Amino acid sequence: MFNEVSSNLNFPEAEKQIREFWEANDIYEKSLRQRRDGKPFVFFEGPPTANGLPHPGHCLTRAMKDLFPRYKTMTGHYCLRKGGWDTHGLPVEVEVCKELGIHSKEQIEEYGVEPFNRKCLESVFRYTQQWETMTKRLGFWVNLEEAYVTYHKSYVESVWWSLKQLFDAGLLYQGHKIVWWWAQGGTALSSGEVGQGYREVDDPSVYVRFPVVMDDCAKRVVGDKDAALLVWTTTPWTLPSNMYAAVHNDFDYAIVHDTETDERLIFADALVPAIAKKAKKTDAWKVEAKVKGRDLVGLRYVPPFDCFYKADISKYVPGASGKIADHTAELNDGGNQHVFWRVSAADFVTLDSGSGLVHEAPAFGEVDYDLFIANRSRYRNPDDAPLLFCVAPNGTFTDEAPAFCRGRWVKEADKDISRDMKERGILLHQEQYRHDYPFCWRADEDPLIQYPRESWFIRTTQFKDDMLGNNQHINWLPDHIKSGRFGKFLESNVDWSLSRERYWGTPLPIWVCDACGHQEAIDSYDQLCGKPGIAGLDVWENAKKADPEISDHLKVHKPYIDAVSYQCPKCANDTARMNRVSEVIDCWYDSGAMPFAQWGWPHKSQEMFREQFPANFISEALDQTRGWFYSLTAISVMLFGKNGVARDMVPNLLRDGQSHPFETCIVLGLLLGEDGLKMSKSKKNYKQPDYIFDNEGADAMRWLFFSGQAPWTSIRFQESAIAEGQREFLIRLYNCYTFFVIYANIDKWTPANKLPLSDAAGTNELDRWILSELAACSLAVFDALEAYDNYSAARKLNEFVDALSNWYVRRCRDRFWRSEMDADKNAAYTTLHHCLVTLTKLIAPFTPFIADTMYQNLVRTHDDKAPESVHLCDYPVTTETRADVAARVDQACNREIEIVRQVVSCGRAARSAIKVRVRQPLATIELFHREADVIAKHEDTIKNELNVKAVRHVPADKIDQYVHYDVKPDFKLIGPKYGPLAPKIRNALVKHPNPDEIVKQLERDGAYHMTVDGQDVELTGEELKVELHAREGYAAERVPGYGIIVLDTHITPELRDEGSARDLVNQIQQIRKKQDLKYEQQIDLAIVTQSDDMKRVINAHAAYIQAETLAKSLLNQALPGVEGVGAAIDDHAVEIFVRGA
RNA sequence: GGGCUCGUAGCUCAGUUGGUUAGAGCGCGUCGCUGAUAACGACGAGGUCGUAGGUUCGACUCCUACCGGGCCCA
Repeated sequence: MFNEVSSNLNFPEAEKQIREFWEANDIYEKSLRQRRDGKPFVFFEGPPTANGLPHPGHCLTRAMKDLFPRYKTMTGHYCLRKGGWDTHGLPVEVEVCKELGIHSKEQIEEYGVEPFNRKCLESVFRYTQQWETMTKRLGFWVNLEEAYVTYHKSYVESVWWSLKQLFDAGLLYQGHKIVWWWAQGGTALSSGEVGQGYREVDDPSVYVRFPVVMDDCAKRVVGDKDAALLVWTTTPWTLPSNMYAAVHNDFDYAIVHDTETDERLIFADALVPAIAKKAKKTDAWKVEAKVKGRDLVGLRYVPPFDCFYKADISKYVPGASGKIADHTAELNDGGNQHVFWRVSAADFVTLDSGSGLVHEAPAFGEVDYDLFIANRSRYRNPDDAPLLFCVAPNGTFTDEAPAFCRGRWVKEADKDISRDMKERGILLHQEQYRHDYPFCWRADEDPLIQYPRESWFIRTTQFKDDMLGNNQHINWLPDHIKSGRFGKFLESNVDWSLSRERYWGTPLPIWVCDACGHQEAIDSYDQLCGKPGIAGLDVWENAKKADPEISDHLKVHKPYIDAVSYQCPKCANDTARMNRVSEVIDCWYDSGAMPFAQWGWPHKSQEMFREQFPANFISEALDQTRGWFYSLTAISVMLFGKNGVARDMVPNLLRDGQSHPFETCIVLGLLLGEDGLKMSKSKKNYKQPDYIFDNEGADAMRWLFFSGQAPWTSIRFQESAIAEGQREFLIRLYNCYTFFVIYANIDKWTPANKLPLSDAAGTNELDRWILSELAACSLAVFDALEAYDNYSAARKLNEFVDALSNWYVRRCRDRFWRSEMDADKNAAYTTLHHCLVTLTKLIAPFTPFIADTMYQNLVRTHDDKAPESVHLCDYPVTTETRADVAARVDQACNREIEIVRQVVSCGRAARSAIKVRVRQPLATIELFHREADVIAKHEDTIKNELNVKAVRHVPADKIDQYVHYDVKPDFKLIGPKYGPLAPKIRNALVKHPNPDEIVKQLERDGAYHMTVDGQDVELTGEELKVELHAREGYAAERVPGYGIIVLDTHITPELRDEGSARDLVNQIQQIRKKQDLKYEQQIDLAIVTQSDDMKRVINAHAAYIQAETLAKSLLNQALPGVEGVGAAIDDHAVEIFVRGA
């Protein structure tokens, strides 16, 4: 006996039982153990951050990360799934700051780095519980007990090792970087963080006069009379730090004469009308002359503030003297030139807004800084051109700034700066300018500023070509990522800005001599401890003594590691100490180092790294393109690529043309909320994972992810869609399964009764067909999954379950319903059981819970030698068995049933057209079909499905009576052949008065001749598409491309009575169902009616009625004690009495 | 502002190297089937394939521009 199954499954409850079963019996561990000698299938887990709650998006990635490892395990691979956690970085610090109610770096230092980092450590795993629960409930099998953790000492030391390789190869360097700077917090923000904080604001936009220094050069360009550049900016606070004014070489610039004031202004010609309007000078301004932007380059001007202009150069250029205004430097190709306040050319100047002349304060803009670097490189000694700026890291003006600004927050000084310039008469115009400007995502009142910082860089640009080459071999899904988003990103590669001036992160392992500046990188704590004159280890030891609970992993973190110093090998005396630089590193570097750092390699685990590198498969969402996908690629290429600095440590590990560190990457679309917009907590536009787990269940959620659409399209996370997919697939499948269990139990059929499958498939057409379809489906699913195409695979499964439910089970009903147990019935059970068991294996990677629920009952109840769980089974198709399965596909059979299903479908349509219900038998259908032999073979099925007594074949020569033809050309064939003539051929064919003639000629000669546009055209049967159409007046339906069905609509009294009998049976069955009688329960039946017609029907069909309804007796008077049920059969009133016998 | 991507029925999505009648599911309406079914079947309504040009005998498909959504980068 199979365990009885409820007709409506409580999915969440069933999933809970399976989960407990897996855990109690170590099924996951067993699935790994039994494949230990299999070919490795390597999967890398992209580490999530555990200091936030998991949301549905994480369910999507985790579902996808589960599907393929499960599948690969079932196909014989050994797929280790080491979990991982990303634990470092600014988000963690921010979380802790929030908790402490502090904001800035100063406050963190006040609080103390030691307690702060210990709080970060605690915070990292705040939501671990929720993550583990979600992971388990979703059915994501992953080893969380041995997950890698980026703050662990061994992990940090692997990262250190890799950085030392890069440092020793000269690939780590220090430079200036203009960063988006959160002045209040004292930190730079990553571009991602900056992107989150853009919003539309109104900023002042000012047009300022920069008087031209009228030297000889200027006079040549603008004439003898005084002139001023009209320069534009939206950041007045950067004006005191002005160094250049930028023009575009190719733009036209106008010298405008103000006829009222006699002033002369220079700015873009195209903007004269617009600016004249703003300045109310439309009538006064006359364009006196025009010059090209390139002609203006080199002109000197007086900056709007004299704070630097009048300052002494010696402070900025050691050894130089005099005012900065007069400071000159020697050019590369000889000659001296003034260094500051010159017109310079830049491509980024536009005419969209402003004046075509842009104020340049290189300290406060990335492109402006590039311009500065370009200018600087013109001098023999670039240090002669220092960067001028008068803003401190905390965002306030320094003492170098104009007096009224000093000490004030820069943005706050905007108004006073404008006022000052207005008073001095150099401000032409000011207005509000609406644009997008970034604010700190954490403190959204704080605007960010761009600011120059010292930073450590990795020279990734040196590996750009290697990264692009490696990218060519990655199997990206969807493939446009390769040359699109990821490829484009690699092409525009800039050196990786590695360092972060923060606290909670992997410390940058570089020590610098405080005397001579000598630098060294360290690759492990032990190596550090072995350095001569080591000191400062006691800081950690004392902390540990004071609190033995403190995690040992912290000793490689700030502040303990900062305390460790040693003797400089160059200076070799006690006073010259090597101290660590203060920075930590970008946590993206941590995650990108996971292929080796997760094993602590190369300090340990040689074998594990070699076995588990590179990955066959990874998958994350699209936003990781420039995140994890890049950091993995960059680090792997720099270390292990063909020019990798640690290449010799992995000899023979990578094949030619093999991508690393991953081969296939499914890039998931973003998960959107119910309304198609980004999921947002405040909008409440999505359901929590737990809610779905509690209501629809994990399988339903997974099935939506896998079967709803290609994984890279943005998926809407709608509860209704989850429920719909569940109905359409899971419940339909479950219904087939309950049907089987119900009848197998009634018949006491068990797998022990199974026939050999070849016997089952030999006798019955339906069995042969469904087994062939099953093989075809298995094959298609296998091929799709091999190509990482879960979507096609899921659709195939859906199609098969539909065929199983709506054709096989339905057509086989009477086989199961028969009372005797014969070979045919056994074949039916054998076949259906085989289909269901195979399905549980096919769907196991997709919906692991219901698969095991069904498997346990279908298999394990009768066979304790069978694998303990469906997840320990072999997949129905593997590379080794693929050919065998393919041999089981009977294409001809599949096609035949397809034809029959089509004919039946059309027959129903014909019935529908004449509005005769299917329960009413009809005498005949007339049928013409090109595949008459197929129809003849399946005549009984067709008769049965359409409830007709006979099928009459219409001979081909009589078919004209029912149909006419439409003839059209096959454009795919005649298009290329006839070109412009093709549409004319079509018109001629369509307008032909008697298309039947075309068909006759075609049948006679095998081709049809016609003249189009004076050209002879011969069309073959292939080039013509002939379609049949039913003639008017027939209850007929066309079987597309194949034939025609005509129904005989005449209903004789005998047929009518038979129809009534069927209606009666239907009514009685409804009553049985309402009374909740067992399927095999026999009944006493009585039908009371005054109608002579009905009496006749009951008499004539009593045996049929009794047999169908399991009625032991059939009386014509009320059963005592039983409530009658009234019904109308063909307008005749009857009262039906049913009682269990 | 730049890169990538998407825009097809009321909704969610397919649409194969360009081939003339653009599909599915849900929802809606009508009819039907059912002692496994929370199902199912048939039919119907519903589309200027984002807009405008271009290439072509022929464009949902290729090209260009624009509009709109999304992501990433500024």
